[in-house]
Amino acid sequence: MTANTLKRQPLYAQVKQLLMQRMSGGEWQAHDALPSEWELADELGASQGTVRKALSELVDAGLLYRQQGRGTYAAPVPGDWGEASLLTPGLFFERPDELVREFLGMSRLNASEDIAEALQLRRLAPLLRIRQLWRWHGAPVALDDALLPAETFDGMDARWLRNSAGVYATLQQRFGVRVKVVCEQFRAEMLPREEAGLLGVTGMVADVPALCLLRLSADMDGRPLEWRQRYCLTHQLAYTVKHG
Amino acid sequence: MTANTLKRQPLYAQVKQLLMQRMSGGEWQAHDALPSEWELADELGASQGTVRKALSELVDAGLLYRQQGRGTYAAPVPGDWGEASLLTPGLFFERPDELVREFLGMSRLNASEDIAEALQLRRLAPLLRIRQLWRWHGAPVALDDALLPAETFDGMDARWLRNSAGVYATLQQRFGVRVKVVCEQFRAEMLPREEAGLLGVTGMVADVPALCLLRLSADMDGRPLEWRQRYCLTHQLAYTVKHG
DNA sequence: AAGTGGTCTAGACCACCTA
DNA sequence: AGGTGGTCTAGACCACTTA
Repeated sequence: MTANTLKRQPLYAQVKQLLMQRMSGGEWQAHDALPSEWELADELGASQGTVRKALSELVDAGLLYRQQGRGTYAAPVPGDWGEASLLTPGLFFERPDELVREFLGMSRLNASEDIAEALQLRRLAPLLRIRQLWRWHGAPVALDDALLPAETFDGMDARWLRNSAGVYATLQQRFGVRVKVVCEQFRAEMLPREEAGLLGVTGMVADVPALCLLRLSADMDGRPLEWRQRYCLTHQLAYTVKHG
Repeated sequence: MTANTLKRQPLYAQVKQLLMQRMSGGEWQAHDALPSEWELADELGASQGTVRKALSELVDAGLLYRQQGRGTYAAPVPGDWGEASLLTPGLFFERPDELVREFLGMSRLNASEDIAEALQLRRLAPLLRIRQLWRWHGAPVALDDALLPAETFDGMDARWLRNSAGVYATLQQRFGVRVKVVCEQFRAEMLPREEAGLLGVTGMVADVPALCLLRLSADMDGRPLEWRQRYCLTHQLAYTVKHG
């Protein structure tokens, strides 16, 4: 508590910031133990209670988890589905089947007006578009476009994306950026032609309703980072979201 | 801290429970000020910090809100849409137009197997079905069925529902029960005939995709209380959920 | 037995609001 | 000036895990 208090910002918030920086720097990998609350308190010149408050907020944010009597650990990076999964309609407590991810490609485009505004970019700002397909027991069930500000993620390599657990995992590993979902929109739409092709809906069947998801994500400080658009086929599996 | 500690349950949790009971009893209406942290601490024989922790959890749960320098207040009951609203697709930061609620009726039925399991009831347990229609600028946009355990809400009166802000508001006012959403499922479906009629989708148009929402809600202790099924027309407005 | 997270206290000060 | 929420500390004890 001695010196560098910039004031205007409570001590626990400074501790939290500092820990987030050290985590971004890769100091602790998933499931690594952090120093104990007392060690951190010593090291940072704060009391155990203050360190504890900072850690608690990081636990709430999903960056850490605790085990009584054991320690505090770095949480694994969430996947591209976050708190959502595909489940049998009506059964909320089923264990979700793991979806298989397929990286389809990365391309560049310019932001539309809506997207530029949502991501707080200028009109026509360059974006990276990352396209992924999700399969369930081999059958395509969802198609993803993640749109990221190209300048923020300059140097993004398609090979990183091909061999990873998803977009969020890559952002964390390669850029030290942890992302959280800000808000989501849902609509029911007839599946557009291009998406129908990629999802393997072809032939005479023609008109299939699809769940259309729009998601806005931000970094831990609230700066918008990602606009995602996802088409889900929900005639077999329902898009399920668990709440706090 | 003197006497009635049942142990096995930390003091702040007991304080929280006690405050929840007093709120259910109607001791404070929406926007009423609670006693100050110090008064509560005195009254309950705990320290200010302990009371503060209990209050903080209730704030997180949405039952209270705080204003620095002023006090702690009872939060208004959330509406049937919770953190969700209908917005123009792609615009996340729009202010939502208020939806107009229309109570369509209350009936009784027996639980299907799925619903009985989700609500932790026996098979064929009696349920109340409360049907509501939501209009936007006069046009129907959503249709709701709320299914409640009939035995828990014995004495429910349709007149209460007609003149209220919704199902959750009625449960709070008449039964002292505060509800929170546990999880939600989304699907895209072709609008079934009966629902199409109630939503005013008629004539030759025929095949309209609808967003189908399934929601499981519980009381503050986690006991399941409500199964809700909602059909939304999303060709104009998207179902928008804001996160933590 | 030692180490860790989890709870609780008493007292102090600060920042903000109302009067 | 007085009241309220918001932060911080030092010290204590408990419950759980590991060795």
